[in-house]
Amino acid sequence: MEHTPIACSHHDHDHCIHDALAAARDLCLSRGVRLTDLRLQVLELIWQNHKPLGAYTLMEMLAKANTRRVAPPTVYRALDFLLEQGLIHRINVLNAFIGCPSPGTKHQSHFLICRACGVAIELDEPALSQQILQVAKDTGFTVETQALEVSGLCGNCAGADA
Amino acid sequence: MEHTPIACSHHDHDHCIHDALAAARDLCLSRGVRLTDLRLQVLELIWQNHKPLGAYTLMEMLAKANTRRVAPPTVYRALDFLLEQGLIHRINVLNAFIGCPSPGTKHQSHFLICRACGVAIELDEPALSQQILQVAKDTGFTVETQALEVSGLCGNCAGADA
DNA sequence: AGCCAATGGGTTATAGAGTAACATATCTGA
DNA sequence: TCAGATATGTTACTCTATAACCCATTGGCT
Repeated sequence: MEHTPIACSHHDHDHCIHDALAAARDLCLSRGVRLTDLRLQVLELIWQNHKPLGAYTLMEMLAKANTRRVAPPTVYRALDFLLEQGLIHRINVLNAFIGCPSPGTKHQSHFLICRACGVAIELDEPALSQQILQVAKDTGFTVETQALEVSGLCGNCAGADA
Repeated sequence: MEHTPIACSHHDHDHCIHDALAAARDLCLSRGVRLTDLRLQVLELIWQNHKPLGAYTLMEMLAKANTRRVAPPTVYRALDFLLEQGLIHRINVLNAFIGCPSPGTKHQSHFLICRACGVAIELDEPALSQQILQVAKDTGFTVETQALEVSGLCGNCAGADA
């Protein structure tokens, strides 16, 4: 049983972006928090593709995109907001950020990260989260967040080697 | 079924250190790599307790310990060596390093990290590694490294709250 | 022994990631 | 419309990590 993740396949990425931004608007509206221009623009840039982006890359993109030059704190504040709202995840091993395809649903941060193409595939495996919780519980540990970052080669890139 | 991890209990820590250093010496000898004074000293400092240490903290400790002032590259080279030999792990979410209690045995980097006391408990759960491998395989992903960093409260600190 | 190639470590400078502190602007609701 | 809260701009700085270059030590080898 092998299914290629959408992030690794040719797909209508405009659709990804559109859905993500719509979901973000809905969520923020329902929560009474403000998805400002800046925050929306940062989220949109992060969704340009399925590769995690660093904060400084994002700053450059903002500068190029519309002659808007922002300093680090501005970007980090936008990122903090998006993180708090669950609209993006942080990939620790890369010091980078990536859009969350299912904000609103409570879930953990589990990723497969391809070292060749840079794509990060978010996993949705409640059974895995559950097992991690169980292991922690067995040692008397109270879990607050889980960060699973699996590095290697995605299906496309592994195939390219052969 | 709940067993307090050794890192969270009062224990003869000299024993931890001694064992870790002995294991490191054996491993390096058998592999024909050089565990130099500097590398040994860094490893020893990392083993002072069960809390991950940052590279710059380590530098200060080196300076205090024996008036040996080292610049960042020196510490990072030692850390790189220890990482390569599997003698320490890197905790991405903390930008810090911690001793590995079972170098030599091939295993993944799975940790429970207490935000209160700072202790990081290394898990040894082959079943968990296996399940992660399986999930990755199902999406056609070839795993090279796994990094699981679970944050929360260890048994001691959770108890202290109540 | 004496040489030399390889490895390890020292030094300086700089890149990359993130935050503190304070000023200004913009929204929102009474 | 005014006041308080929220959001953004600005400057300066801290922390983390690496590049580039040079010197010292080590461990074979003849």
